[in-house]
Amino acid sequence: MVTIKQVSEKAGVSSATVSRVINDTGTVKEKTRKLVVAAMEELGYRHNVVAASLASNKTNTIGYVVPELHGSFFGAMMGGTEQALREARKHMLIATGHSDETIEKTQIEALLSRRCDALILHVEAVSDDYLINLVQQGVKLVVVNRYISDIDDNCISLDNVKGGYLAARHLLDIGHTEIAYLAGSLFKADGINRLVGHKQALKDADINYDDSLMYEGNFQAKSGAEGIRALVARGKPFSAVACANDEMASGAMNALREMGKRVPEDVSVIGFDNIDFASYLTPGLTTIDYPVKQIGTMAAHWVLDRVYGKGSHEFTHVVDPRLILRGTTSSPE
Amino acid sequence: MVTIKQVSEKAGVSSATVSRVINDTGTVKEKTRKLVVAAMEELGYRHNVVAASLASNKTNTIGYVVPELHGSFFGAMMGGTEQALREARKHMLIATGHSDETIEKTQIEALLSRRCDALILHVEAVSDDYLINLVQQGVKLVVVNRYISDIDDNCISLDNVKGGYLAARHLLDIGHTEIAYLAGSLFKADGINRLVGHKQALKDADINYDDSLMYEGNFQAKSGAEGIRALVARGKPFSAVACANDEMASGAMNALREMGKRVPEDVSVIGFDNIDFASYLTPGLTTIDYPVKQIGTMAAHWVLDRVYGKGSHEFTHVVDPRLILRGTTSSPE
DNA sequence: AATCCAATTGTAAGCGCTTTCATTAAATAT
DNA sequence: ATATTTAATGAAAGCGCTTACAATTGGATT
Repeated sequence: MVTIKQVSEKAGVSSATVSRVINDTGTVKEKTRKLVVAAMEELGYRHNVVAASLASNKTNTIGYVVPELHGSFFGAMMGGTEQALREARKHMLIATGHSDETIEKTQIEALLSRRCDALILHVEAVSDDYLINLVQQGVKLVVVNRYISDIDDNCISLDNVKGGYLAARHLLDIGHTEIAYLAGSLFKADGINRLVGHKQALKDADINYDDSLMYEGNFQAKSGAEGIRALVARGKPFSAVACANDEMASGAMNALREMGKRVPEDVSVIGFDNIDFASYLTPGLTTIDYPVKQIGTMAAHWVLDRVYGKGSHEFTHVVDPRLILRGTTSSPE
Repeated sequence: MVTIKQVSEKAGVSSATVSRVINDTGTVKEKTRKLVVAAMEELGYRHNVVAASLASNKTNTIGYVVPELHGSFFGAMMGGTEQALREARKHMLIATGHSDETIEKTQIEALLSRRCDALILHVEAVSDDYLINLVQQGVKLVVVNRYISDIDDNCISLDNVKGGYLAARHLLDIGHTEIAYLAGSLFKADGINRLVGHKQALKDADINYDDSLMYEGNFQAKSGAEGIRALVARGKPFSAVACANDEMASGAMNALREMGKRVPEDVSVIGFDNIDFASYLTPGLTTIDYPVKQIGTMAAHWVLDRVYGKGSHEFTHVVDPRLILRGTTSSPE
């Protein structure tokens, strides 16, 4: 491996000067710069970022922890981050936490050991206090899809309550009054908040929230289908069903059809997240857009601003969901 | 930041010994080990992997280049890799190439500068020669979803020809003879090979391949719908359509329905890839399973074996696709 | 021509670890 | 008890870079 030293000798300058032209820091005469560049090319020099990181105490690396890599959600988020970071020549070290406290902590610790300049965390099992503590220790981190008031400046999240509200509100607006709800896992903040918004919308419309029209699933398509069957079995009529996410909505649509009910003529369905496939369903799924990519971008901007002090990027802590109208909702007959 | 030196002083040993207990190398008496561990905990020591990497000339980091982060494909692949690597305590540095030659090269170069021990590359724009050259320079890398005969040991790919064959074969088996094909981009190897397999199956069944029943799309859902419309406009009848991937199949299904044709009663549809959503469609999409995750796992195994010499993992260079029967195909009426 | 200042460049001290080699302690053999 | 191995440790030389700080250079100033 050719080193900076060899380049400096070939170019007849000191290694400090070579370092200067590599990093474009300090002042170096154009003539010497060219000399150095030529020497680097001739020798096939490749900068050793590890050594540079050790010396400068900066890695230009952002650690990223997400629950899983599969599925389209986290890819979209990381994609937003990557795009913004790439322009700033930062790189991402990615790890998965599997929604397990021990694993999440291990991964965070590993990323810190690798001296990441900052962390972007989508963690679910670790406690608020643990994260607050990290911040207090001086760890630069941004928590996505989670709100912790003590470190609110470090958080970027979606307003899930508003999303739930928007969905129910749409159903109400087009005339539904008997609205079922297929909830996600209610031990997860997202699951709870979306339902909270739903209830609020009903309340604002003076419609009584009926627990027997609610079914708790787990965000998977299958639980959406099961939910519909359970709801129907309970015997309470409903003309529309709001779902905690698109997967569940998809499962619900299938179950409804199996029972001979048409969507949206007999039952309107609305999802949440607006995953890629929502538009591929027939009819296209009406849903609430979760701007995942935007959240990923925001996280990158936070890091660029706060950690690297690179100008002021567009930035917001709470991202707004919005209604995407497609074909699975219509006024009740 | 507390260093190994401080720990060694607190524990009353040399820094070499501390390094030994951290890395579990060499021999160290149980008693001193405990002493060191205690000192580390008391001081809140955090290993500096950057310094360790520089000294040992090993980063325990694998560089990963994929075209994009969004979508469910690469996430699934990286997920397979990550799972296998995590157990071996290796980490992944992820970069995107955007199917652009310059970007791909820049990213590879950046990962090499960061001294990744190995690279896993899903690159599309860079030439075979470029990759061959890297391997000859001694760069440890595995190319996924691409086959280059000169460095075949470094490649892991799916047998796309066989996949295309399997799909057409299924359609033939259940009695179809007028089979349309919605191709992906034909400047991509995957697009070509899947079509090649398709043609071969027809040939083996003594059925003439008719170019007017083929439409070249671009792997997107929209182009699937457009393809159906174009095919129908051409006036040649067909009772089944094989698609280059599930997205296109989904688009095709929607277009067929819009034209009043039922799937599979009027037209059978088969996809390719078996993305998550294939099973959510109604009816479930019959398709060819692309074992992406498995490919990701294989890539990890290659690295673990060849680069870190960690035992012998299960390993294969060409992964086999297989037919997934669901509801979009049936015998012609 | 002497002086001063800013622009360039060089010197050298780390950054925090790993690892070879030498040394010492402990264990086993004679 | 002494010689011989073997296990456990320490000393110290890097790994390849960055970055104060010092030194030099080359005008510009007076």
